[in-house]
Amino acid sequence: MSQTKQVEEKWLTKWEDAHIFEADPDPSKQKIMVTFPFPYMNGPLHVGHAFSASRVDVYARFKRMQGYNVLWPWAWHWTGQPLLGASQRVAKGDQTYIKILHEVDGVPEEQIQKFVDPKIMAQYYTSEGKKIARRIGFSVDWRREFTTVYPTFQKFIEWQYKNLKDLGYVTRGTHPVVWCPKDQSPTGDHDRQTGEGVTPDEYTIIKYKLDENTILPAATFRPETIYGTTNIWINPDATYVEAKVNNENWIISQEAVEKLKEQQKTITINRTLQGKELVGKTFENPLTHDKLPILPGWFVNTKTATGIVYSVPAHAPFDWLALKDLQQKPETLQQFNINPQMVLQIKPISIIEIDGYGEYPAEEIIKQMGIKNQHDPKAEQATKELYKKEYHSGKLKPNCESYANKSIKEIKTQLATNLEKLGISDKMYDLSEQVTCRCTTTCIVKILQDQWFLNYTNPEWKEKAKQVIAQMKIYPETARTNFYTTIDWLKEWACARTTGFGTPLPGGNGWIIETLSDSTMYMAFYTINKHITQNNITPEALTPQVFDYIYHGKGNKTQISKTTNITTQLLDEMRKEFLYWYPFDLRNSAKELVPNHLSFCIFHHAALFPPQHWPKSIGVNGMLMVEGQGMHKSKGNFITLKNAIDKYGADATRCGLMIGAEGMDDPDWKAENINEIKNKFETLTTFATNILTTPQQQENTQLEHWLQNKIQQRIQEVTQNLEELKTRTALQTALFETWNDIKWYIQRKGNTNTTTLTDTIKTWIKLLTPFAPYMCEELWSQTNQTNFISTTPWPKPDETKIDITAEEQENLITDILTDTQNILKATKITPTKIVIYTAAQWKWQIYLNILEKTKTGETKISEFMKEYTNTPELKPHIKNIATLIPKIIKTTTKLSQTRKTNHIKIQQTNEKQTIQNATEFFKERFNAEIQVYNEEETDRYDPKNRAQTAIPYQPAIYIE
RNA sequence: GCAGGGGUCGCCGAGCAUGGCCAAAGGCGUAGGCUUCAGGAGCCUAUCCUGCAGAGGUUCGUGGGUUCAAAUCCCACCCCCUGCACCA
Repeated sequence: MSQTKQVEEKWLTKWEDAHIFEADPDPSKQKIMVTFPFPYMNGPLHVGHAFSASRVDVYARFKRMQGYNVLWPWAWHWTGQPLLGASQRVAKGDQTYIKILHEVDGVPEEQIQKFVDPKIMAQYYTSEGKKIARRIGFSVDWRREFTTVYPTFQKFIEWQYKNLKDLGYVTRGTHPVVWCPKDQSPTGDHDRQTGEGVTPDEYTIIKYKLDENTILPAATFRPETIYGTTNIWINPDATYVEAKVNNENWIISQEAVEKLKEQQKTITINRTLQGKELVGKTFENPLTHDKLPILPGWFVNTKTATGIVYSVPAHAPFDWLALKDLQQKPETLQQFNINPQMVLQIKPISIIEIDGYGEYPAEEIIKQMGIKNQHDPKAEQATKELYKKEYHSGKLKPNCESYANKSIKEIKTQLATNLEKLGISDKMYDLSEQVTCRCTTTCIVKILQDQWFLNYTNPEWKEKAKQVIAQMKIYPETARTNFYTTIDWLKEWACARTTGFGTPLPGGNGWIIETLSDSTMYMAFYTINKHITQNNITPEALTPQVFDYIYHGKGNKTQISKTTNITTQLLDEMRKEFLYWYPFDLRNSAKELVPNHLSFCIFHHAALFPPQHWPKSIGVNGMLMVEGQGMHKSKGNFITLKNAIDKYGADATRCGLMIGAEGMDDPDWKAENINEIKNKFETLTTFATNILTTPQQQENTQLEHWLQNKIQQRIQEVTQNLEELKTRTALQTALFETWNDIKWYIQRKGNTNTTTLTDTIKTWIKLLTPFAPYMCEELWSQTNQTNFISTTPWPKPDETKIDITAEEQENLITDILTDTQNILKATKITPTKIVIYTAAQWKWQIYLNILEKTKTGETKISEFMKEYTNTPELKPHIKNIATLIPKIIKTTTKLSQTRKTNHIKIQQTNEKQTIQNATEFFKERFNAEIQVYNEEETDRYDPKNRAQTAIPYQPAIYIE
């Protein structure tokens, strides 16, 4: 076993034996409850889960060290269809799938066979998942664990839905879905062979009249164009049927029959006919009562909608092209006994006005784009473009009667409704592209009846949900708008299905609450599930009254106790536990859950809980990429969390993920980088161990002050970033920046170990504990501490250790270092002797004076000169001062505001002393003799007379 | 189409809200040196261009603009990513 693994196992056992992550209410401590959306158990935990969950764990561990009573519960999602589907694939002997289970998920052969039972499959992944969640070091209170098929949990969901129903938020209605006629079930994206992302399009059907009794239902997306109708197109070579459709006589394409049957239409076919039978006849526009001709259109696709198309040549490029085409082919028309003269006389009817176009926009766009005929692929593009323009900026013309002068955008829906009221239109759904089910059947649209919905359209509910968001913290803040737009955009959500695991909808006649709808409030269940399991409370005992009492404080506990056999004491304890933990303080997940799960969570809390129990904050993060690509089992880049931990260890896996990204950016998992972190941790362990186990000396020089000062800054930075869930910045600072500070100190100090260094290392590993808990425990144990670092107080910045003088003195050293290197680079000389000259006493007076004045904006050189000429002690230097002033002004403008302030605060320091203290360091660095003089020393070595160029914080340098 | 997020010096990625501390943090990679039996790892140094004195020049998707001053502000354009519903 690797050493990393040994260390992990050791500390995991110790933590669990000491129960340090089990949290019970403690009124003396402030609480923090953090949560992570429970993972779906149709597969193993992967590094994507680990990314989101690690952020939660880092925050939990950080807050725990800060002294909060932290609860971090976990559960497993079993509800829904995919688990069943997966199990069925095994049952069918799907070898591709079985191979994936074996090779990617790492499921043993004999185990896979048992997966024909979906429960066994889910149970397997759940127990494996738990092992891994423990190994990665998540500081979870496992006493609250459950799966969504626990009967006790289902009682909670029943209570939730009973309440939602009482509030009127659960409604029934119809809903169009993509449907597989063979499977007799909705075909979601995951079940499709082709047509991913295709959704039902709603067409308006205009009921043109062939005669008194017969209707030609023509489908359109643009019902307003009914006013511009000039003719109907029928494909002469296609097969149509005459059928009784809901008591009306319709002529539709043969293909339309099956579709309409699934859309609340009863259809009896009377006869079949060829399209050409209709061509040449006339029909009536039901709105304008115009009598118009039916013309042959071979472009009409009978697979789309009703197979009947009406023509609006003024605004539809295809119609224009087809009409012009026919007008030039009298012989074709004669074949259908149509008078060519009549067709020539058809005038497009212009009904829409748009800027930049005249009478016939269709004609104009055709000419602009140089489209030759209806078979030109650009015609499609022209259509789209014109539709878009007319929709967004088009206005209806006076010939559109009461809709005249109205913009299409604002009138469209109303116009469609009005037509329907007049009985001259209907609705139909169809798919814009071919959708094929996994079973190879072509899908259609079905209108599901008696669907159960969560009515997110309800304006009061929306308003309340917005209030929940308004009082929440969102990390990162930029995600807040996403939530608001989601709330506005959500409409009725079909919340039940007929198959899969889950909780039956109360009074739902066999409908089961679907997976996204049963996982909105369960964080409240965590607070009491501990008591339910510990006291073996049966599902039967968990009546709505029990939950009412616990969550709403409603009802009489003595009464409830009598009917349920739950003691009043236990009822109170559960109520107390809920009140202590709730609301949750943080819920963190990937951004893809914003438009659904996270927003649902907000809606449901808004509905069922009072403001004091509304969520405190939500964190959102990016989607994990693997080597630059989305992670997919089929792509072969799927990384299970188990594999990652086995290979890199828990700490490196956690930190590799955390260093990847924060905010909404997508982190990229690169094996090379994770390995690098693993190596870094090995080095860090040796590095820190060496220091921690070496005897120290008490020293108190400028360098110690500098290091102490620096570490205070780092504590401050890491703390602040963690507060805002900026895990990447926090880890970067804690790991690399702090390490660099320590390395610099050691470089400057040489081989002496000091108490300051040791103390700094201790602080350092505390800062790293939320990220790499195992490594830090191990290092902590080497400091002869008997407690866990995981429960050690988080460091706080110590004001008394902030030392700007030490910082500026060290800045002086680094400035000299870079300047010298710069000179060496430019001159390409190998130094034998480096001489450093610090500025004269009188220069300080001027330097500080100028700094003070430039701060307020005064930079007139003449003013300065005047002032200094009148200062007796400066007068002797006045010649030099003239050249010095512009130089100082120039250097100070380059200084940061903080450093300027610091320089003023510090006033003068003994630069010569500071540099002399670093002589050894410079000597070693440049392998040259180092001399330091003050400009005012007369016996200085200064062959080139450089010393006079020295100014405070910028000593002169001479190199031989 | 609708909505949201982005394009920074080889790569990843800070910075952009509050314009000047920015040739632009940090990590990776690369090069040189040290250490090591060797491999790996580690440590140190360098890493836009130019420069015989601590300097100058050209960069932050493209093109304009505002300003003494723009990676940062404004306008236009190009490109990339994610979600869009019955599904976790």
